[in-house]
Amino acid sequence: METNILDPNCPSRLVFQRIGDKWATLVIQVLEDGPQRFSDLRGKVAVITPKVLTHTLRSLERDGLLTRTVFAQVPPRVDYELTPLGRTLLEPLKALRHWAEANVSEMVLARDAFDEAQDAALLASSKGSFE
Amino acid sequence: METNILDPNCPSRLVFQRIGDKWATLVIQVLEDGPQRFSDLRGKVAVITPKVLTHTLRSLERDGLLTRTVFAQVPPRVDYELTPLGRTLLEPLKALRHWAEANVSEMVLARDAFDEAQDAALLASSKGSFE
DNA sequence: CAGCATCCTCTACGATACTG
DNA sequence: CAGTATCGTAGAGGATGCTG
Repeated sequence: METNILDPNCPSRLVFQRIGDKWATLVIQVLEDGPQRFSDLRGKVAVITPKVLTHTLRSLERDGLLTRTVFAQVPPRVDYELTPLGRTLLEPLKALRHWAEANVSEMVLARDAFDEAQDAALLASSKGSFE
Repeated sequence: METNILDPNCPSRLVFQRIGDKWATLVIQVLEDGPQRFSDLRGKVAVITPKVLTHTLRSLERDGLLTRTVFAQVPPRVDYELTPLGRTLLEPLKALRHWAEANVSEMVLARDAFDEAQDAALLASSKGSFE
């Protein structure tokens, strides 16, 4: 079976959609060290609101990347844990994070330079417009 | 310098934001084989509108991941090409794509199962509500 | 050819408040 | 503790048409 990421119908795009989620990748990486409670996650993934955390967790559960375990006790306790499938995502994610840590500074520099050039061009094109 | 992806101020998050872009990763991967013209990209990355393609390209250029070269001729010709920095992103991206190709089917299966269970639960909770 | 302008929709994300 | 409910916003993405 041919999987072509360029085909709009290719399910592989689902993965990039999930990775694209601002919070999903962070949650996954926090869960690397083992099961975590809702409040643990909420504390470690700064700064996420409970609504968004819930939504993120549900999506990841739906995709089979983590499990949700409810303990019948008071006060309630819910554990979230990566599934084997979820754990396999850790590797490529880590590669991405390492790239990020190594290269963001260069990216930010490029960004600043670009914006500056942009401003200069804008200023030049409007020179004399104030007087 | 400490880079912590969990810190909301950590610039590393910028990378995940860029990766998260629905189109950016696709464009980068298409550019692996060398410079491409606007219309080339438009044709290969199905199905992207010119507006969105332009926006994506600009963002990537701003971040120093690709260069934009205008040829002064008629009809106009503009080439987009990955920078060395952009090319280094290819590796982690490929890792992600391979993960996707290998595991999406399992993800989709999990998703279907989850949705089915959800439906069943919903149906059960509303049993008798119609009569 | 390589785009820009305009209008529109949809949803991710956030702030705040409340509950079993 | 682990959420849900409600309201609100910004921006991503799309459809269509026009231009140097």
